Amino acid sequence: MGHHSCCNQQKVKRGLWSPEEDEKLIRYITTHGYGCWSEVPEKAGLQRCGKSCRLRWINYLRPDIRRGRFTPEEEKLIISLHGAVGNRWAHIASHLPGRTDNEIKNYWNSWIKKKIRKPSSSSTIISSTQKSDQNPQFTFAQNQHLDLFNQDNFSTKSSHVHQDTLFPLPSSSFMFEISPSLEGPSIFQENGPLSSETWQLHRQHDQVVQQGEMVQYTTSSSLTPLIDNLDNIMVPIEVQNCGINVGGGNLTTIDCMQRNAINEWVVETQQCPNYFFWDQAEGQLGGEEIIPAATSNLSTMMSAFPSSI
DNA sequence: AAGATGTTCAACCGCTATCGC
DNA sequence: AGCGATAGCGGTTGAACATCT
Repeated sequence: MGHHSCCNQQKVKRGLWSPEEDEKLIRYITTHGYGCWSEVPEKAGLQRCGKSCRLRWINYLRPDIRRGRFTPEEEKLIISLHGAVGNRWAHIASHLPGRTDNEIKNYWNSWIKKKIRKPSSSSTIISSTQKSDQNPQFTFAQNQHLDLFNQDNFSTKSSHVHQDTLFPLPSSSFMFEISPSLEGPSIFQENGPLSSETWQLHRQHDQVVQQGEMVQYTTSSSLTPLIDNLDNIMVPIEVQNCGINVGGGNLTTIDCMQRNAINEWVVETQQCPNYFFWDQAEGQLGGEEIIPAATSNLSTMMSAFPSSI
């Protein structure tokens, strides 16, 4: 006893993999594939449990694995996605070809620790234009956000909204990655991918945001994206730092991203809608008027959401 | 020089979701 | 429907390595 249930063979090796073990696993998988991981160790001649083999293959040995430091683009994408979905590492990894959830998780955790230990000199939002790119992570997040991340505001497992889904702090920023590798703004990725050939994000006055361009939206005070299980997303955004003032600089208007009839993403300025959320059934960003018809989860969000903008 | 402390990251653990019967 | 097996996920651990004192 004391061993994991999958490791109940007589001799099960644990710990780091030796090059010989790696070779055995690679040779077996490349010639036979893996139908059932529990059968792999015996057939490959390894004194490991199937679970360990699976992990070793997925996180280290598979041929399409990508190694080395994260690029600034990857870092930005991780930050953006983490802002959208929280600690859902596998989901985040699915947007970074060749990267594993484990690697991203490790990166994120060590990054958080590092930043927490170094108190920032500023407690306010730093605009993307004020900060150099030599420290890519700082183009988005400040210590405030790290606190937020640490509090795990976006629940990683629940399928419903918690009260603590809300950001408790007065301001936050939020970034949309407009990446060629994505089929649309990443936050909306889960809600029905767009045709990768046709999507475009338009700013007001039909100014097209190029693929690969990073657009940072900073939410106004108390306004933060709220996400439950990715079926519903509330995105009150005020556009700042993107070079174009679409929001009018006050809180009587708010910008939201919407998909138009021809599957383009459009930033629209609207008058004082209190809430937006992604209505999966309708396939569009909804306003406050349809929230009452939504789930009780959304009601939870709404009740906790600032009542005035 | 060497022990203490910090960092990284591969691997493990426990849990849930899914599958197949 | 129920149940055991398996896959997959995210939190955590701890060995190896790096840096500090």
